Order: sequence, then C-alpha cells, then structure tokens
Amino acid sequence: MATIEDVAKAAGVSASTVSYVLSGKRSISAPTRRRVEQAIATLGYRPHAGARALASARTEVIGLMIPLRSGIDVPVIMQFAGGVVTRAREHAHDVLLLTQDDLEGLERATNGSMVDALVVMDVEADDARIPILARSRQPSVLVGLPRDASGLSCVDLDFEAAGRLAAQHLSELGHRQVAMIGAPQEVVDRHTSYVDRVMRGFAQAAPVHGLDAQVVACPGAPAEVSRVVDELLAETPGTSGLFVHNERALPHVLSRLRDAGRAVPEDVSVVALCPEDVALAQQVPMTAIDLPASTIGSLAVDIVMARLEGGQHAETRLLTPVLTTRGSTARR
Amino acid sequence: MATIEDVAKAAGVSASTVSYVLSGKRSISAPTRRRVEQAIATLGYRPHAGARALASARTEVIGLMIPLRSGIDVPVIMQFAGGVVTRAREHAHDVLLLTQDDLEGLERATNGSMVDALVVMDVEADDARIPILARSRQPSVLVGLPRDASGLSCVDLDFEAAGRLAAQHLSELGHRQVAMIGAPQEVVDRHTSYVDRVMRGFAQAAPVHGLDAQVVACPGAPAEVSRVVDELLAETPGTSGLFVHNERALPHVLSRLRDAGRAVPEDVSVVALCPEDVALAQQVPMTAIDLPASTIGSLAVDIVMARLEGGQHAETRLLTPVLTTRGSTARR
DNA sequence: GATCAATGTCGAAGCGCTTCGACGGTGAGT
DNA sequence: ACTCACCGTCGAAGCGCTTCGACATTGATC
Repeated sequence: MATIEDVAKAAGVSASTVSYVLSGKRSISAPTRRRVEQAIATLGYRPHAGARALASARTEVIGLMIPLRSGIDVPVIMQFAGGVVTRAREHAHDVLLLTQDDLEGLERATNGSMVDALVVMDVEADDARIPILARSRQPSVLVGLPRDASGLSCVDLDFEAAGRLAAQHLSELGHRQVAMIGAPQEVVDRHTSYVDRVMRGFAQAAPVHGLDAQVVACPGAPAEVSRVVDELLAETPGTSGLFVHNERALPHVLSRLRDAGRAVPEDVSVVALCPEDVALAQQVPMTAIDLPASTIGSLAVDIVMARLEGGQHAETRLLTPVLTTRGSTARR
Repeated sequence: MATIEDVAKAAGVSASTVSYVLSGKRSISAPTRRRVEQAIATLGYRPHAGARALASARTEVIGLMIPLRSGIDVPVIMQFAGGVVTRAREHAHDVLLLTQDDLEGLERATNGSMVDALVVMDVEADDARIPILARSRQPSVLVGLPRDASGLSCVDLDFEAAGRLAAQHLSELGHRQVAMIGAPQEVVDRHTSYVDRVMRGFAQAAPVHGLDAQVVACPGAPAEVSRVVDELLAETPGTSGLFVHNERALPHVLSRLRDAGRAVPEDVSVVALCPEDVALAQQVPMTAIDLPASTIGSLAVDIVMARLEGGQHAETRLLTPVLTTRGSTARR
C-alpha cells in the first residue's frame, strides 16, 4: 500500500507538500500540484484513515443510530438513512452504523474518536443517550424532540402540527365523529417523541374544530388491526373520518373497512401520515400528510456539519407538515 | 480525553502493560491487571480508534454495502442489516455503511484502511465491485451469486432451489396451470443474482412436475399489479396456482384476486417467497418459503470473520429453502 | 540597490497506540 | 548454592499522517 511518503518521492517533493495538495490548506504552485496529483493517480494512493484521524483529530465519519428492530416503520427508516448517507457523502463523510439502544456503542464511538458527529434517530422523551451525547466532544443532532431539548440540536417534522392539520382537514370536509389510529401500544408506552406529539396535536385540535375524536393504539398484525377497526366501528358507528399514523396497519385498516362494507372515501374518509410512496402504494391513493424522511435525514446532516465546521450553536428545526389531497378523503 | 499514558500513570505501570491488559496478548499478574482495570474505569478511558488502527493495522470495523434506493424489498434489507450489525458486534466489530453502487466508496474503504472486511449485498451477475474486492487486501463476502464466484466467498438462500420448491409444492397440491409473479422488470434487467435464480429454478422445475407455467415480471405500484394480475387471469383463466416473489406486490396481488372474485386458497393457491413476518402480515397468512435475511446477514459476518482470523479460504454457502404451509395454498 | 511582504516548500514534532526485544526477579532442577 | 526457564513488566520504535515554524525565492516598493 502506497504511503504519502511514496507519493512524495515519486513527485520529487516532501510529504508535507503532498499533504497540502490534498487538503488545500496552503497554496501550492500549479506545476507542483500537477506532479503530485499525477503521482497519486499512478500509485493509486489513498490516505490511511486511521493515521489521518490520529494526526488531525478528524475522522471524516459520522455516526448514525438507527432502530434496527424490524417491523417498525421500516420504509421510513430506510428513507431516512438514505438521506443521511447521501448528504454525508456530499460533505465528504462516511457513515458508521450504530443500533438504537447500544449505549455502549455510543460511548465507544464518541470517546473512542470513531466519529466526528452523531445523528440519533427515534428519540424518546427522556432518552438515556442524551447525557452521553452532552458529555461528548462531538456535535450531535437528534431526530425527534426530547422533553428537555435545551442545548441540543433537533430536527423533525412538526408532528404536533401534523396532528392538528389532520383534524382540521377532516373538520373542513364536514366530518364530526372521527378517530385516530395510532402506533402500537408498546411504542406509545415508550414515549417515542413523535408518537406522543401526533396524538397530542390531534387530540387537542379536534375539539377546537368541533370534532368528536378518540385516539386508539393499534398493533401491526392484520388480525389485530381488524379487531381494532371492528371495535371502533361498533362503539362509534357514526365515525366517518379516520386519521392513521401507522404504516404497517394502514393497508389492513383499508382492507377491513372495505370488508365491513364501508367505502373509502364515500363512507369513511381516511387521512394517513406516512411517506409519499407509502401513500401511493395503497389500494386507494391516500390523502396524506407527507413524512419527508429523506429530507429530514439530509437536514440532520447539514445541521450537524454546520456545528462541526462553523461552531454554530444548537437549534431546533421543525418542518411544517404538508397535506396532499388524494382519493381517500371526501366531503361528508 | 484520557490516553493510555494517563491510565498507565494512574495505575503505576507502563503504557505497554496497559495495552497488554487490554489485548490479553501477554500474561499480566492479577494485581496489576486489577489496578489497570480500576484506572481505566475511573478515567473512563477508551482507546483511540485511529491510533489503534494505525499501530495494529486493524480497524475493528467491517464495511456493509447496502442498496439504499427505497422501495425495493425494504424489510428484507433491514432484517439483513440487523443481522449483520448484531453479529458484527458479537465479533467486537462496528459497521461502516456504504451504498450499493458507490464504487469510489468501496475504494476508499479498502485502500484507505477504513475496514477490516466487507459484506456486499445484492450482487449482480457481473458485478463491477468484484474486481475491486479481488484487488483489496481485505476479505469480503458477497450476498448473492455472481456469474464467476471463483475465489470469492458467497452466502445466500438457494434461490434456485426455492423456485423448484415452489413448483413442486403447487404440483403436489394438484395444480397444473401456474404462474410466477416476479420482480419488477428493471430489477430483472439488472440481473440481480437472486432474481435470476428464482425464475430459473421455477421455470426449469415446472415442466418436470407436469406444470404449465409462465413467469411474469411485476412492478410494485398497486394499479400496475392489478393490471398484471388481470392480464394473467384473462390470458390463462385456468391458472390456479401462483408463486409470488415480490414483497411490494404481494398485498396487491391478494387484493386483486379477491376483487376478481377468486378466493385464496379456494380458487387460487398462492405461495410467497418472503420473510416470515411479511408472510404473516398479509390478509391471509401465507404459505411461504422463508427468506431468512437476518440469518444470512449473521452468516455473512461469520464467514468473513473466519477468513479474517483463520485465513480460511473462500467458500460458497447456499441455505436450503424451507417452505411453511399456512393458509394460502390448498389442494385443487 | 536595499528592504519587505508574499509565496511555495521543507523538516521535524507529535497524534495514541501496538509490539518487539530486553531485563530483572522468582522458583524449579540439579 | 548455581544455573536455567519462565513470567511479568518496561522502553523504544514506528505505524502514516497533519501542522507549525522556518527558510528560500521572488517581485514590489522606496
């Protein structure tokens, strides 16, 4: 494997000159630069990442903590990760993958200087990782909103506003009896921040818009979804508007409604909160509030990079939700 | 940040002794070990990953190349990644995430000594990454089967056998007119190895089992799926057995059949090739050949680690497919 | 023609760790 | 009692890179 010394020799310069050509931190005359670049190309030289990290205290790697337990909103996470990786590359950084609850991994990555910065997904209200992040030298950005966000950078969709928006939309279409079908109970209990926030937004906005609303948790398995829908229709048969924030359950909710003889959108209007492609992949193209996972991922990287480079201070960015009307909602 | 020197000072030993305590490469007396461990704990010391990589030529990181373009079999990929990360941790390694077609990233990771080994997903018949991998010092394992696998380690489900198994199962149930609904045309054209292999297995086994079989590609969007199913039923109305190897299309295939008045499994038997949880998440619990993504991921890591540690030679491992009968197939 | 600033390059130090060879001390073998 | 091995520990070298200060050159300025 060629080293910087080899390149220097081949180009007839010193190692430091090669380094400066690479980093651009000092001016180099055009002919010298050309010779060095030539040598790099012919030798196929790549700087040794470890040596670079050791000397410069920069790894050019960012850490990404992702929930890898499958089943939970998988497409969202995938899109998010895609956004992070793509944008990280644009900032000339690679991505180290950590799993969500691996506190030890978080310590290792930060204290062990494996990463320059961290993007942390799926933050809970009182997240155990927050103290570790606060203690670390590296900037980090949370996706989600912990109870106490002071001093931390956060990005997310404004889920509370999304909940309100759904309520408002159903109200404007003339619905009065509505329900929200939310995440599985276990996720609710975990107080994952976005889950809480959607429910709060919806529940608080509903009465303001003259809606009679209820909120139910819902598992992802088809049989369970059917049960939840059945119970809902039995208890409040007048329900004409549904707000579904549960990717896995969504197709089964639609199936069940159809089996129960309730046409969408003629009998029941359904608003979803999910990525656009999921909304379009249903039996009926869904009126939905977009969950721009990839955008949030990119943004998270931008924010953390700004802090890394500019010493920017912490900020919280909440994206305004946008509702797109498609075929699953109609005037009452 | 505490260094090994700080630990050594605190424990009253030399730095090399601390290093040997950490690595276990030389024997250390119990009292010394205890003092060192104590010092490590109180100082919260973590070795600097870059320094370690530089001195030892080992990074304790493996690279994982994953297709991040969303939409394509997302749950499978997620489960696979989960298997890789989990098992990598058990081997005391972290995971660097690379995107599928990032050849430049592959060069960087290997030549730049960012990783000790590589796991490469979704291999195509003539994959552009293979020459790069061959040239690199690091061992690698491919998930999939390239045209020429000599000298390479590969793991995968035996997709060809899976195709045969599906044909056999439908035949044994007495079906004669069957069809396979496969991946989207674009994926087929890419010659992603597993796609080719399933189709080949099914197409070759069908006549052997006295089946009249056809194979159609199928997009993931609901409307398109309906079109494909409609065409199929129109052209060969006698079709009573279906083999679906397309996660995204699967729910829509089932919906369409139902809408067309064909009950599953009474009128049409459907065998799927997908992860178990996907099979269970359908309207009808599916008779399916399990796609053990997580297991394959673990196995990939095991193989690559064995080569790293033992200097083991390359091997190809194909997992035998297992078909589980559930509610979606029945005797004709 | 002497002075000064700017420009381009170099040498050396040092980042934090691993590892090799060396060395003193201890217990066994004779 | 003396040698020999072995065990536990240390010191030093070196991994490949960045970066700082220093040193020539060069051209502009008076």
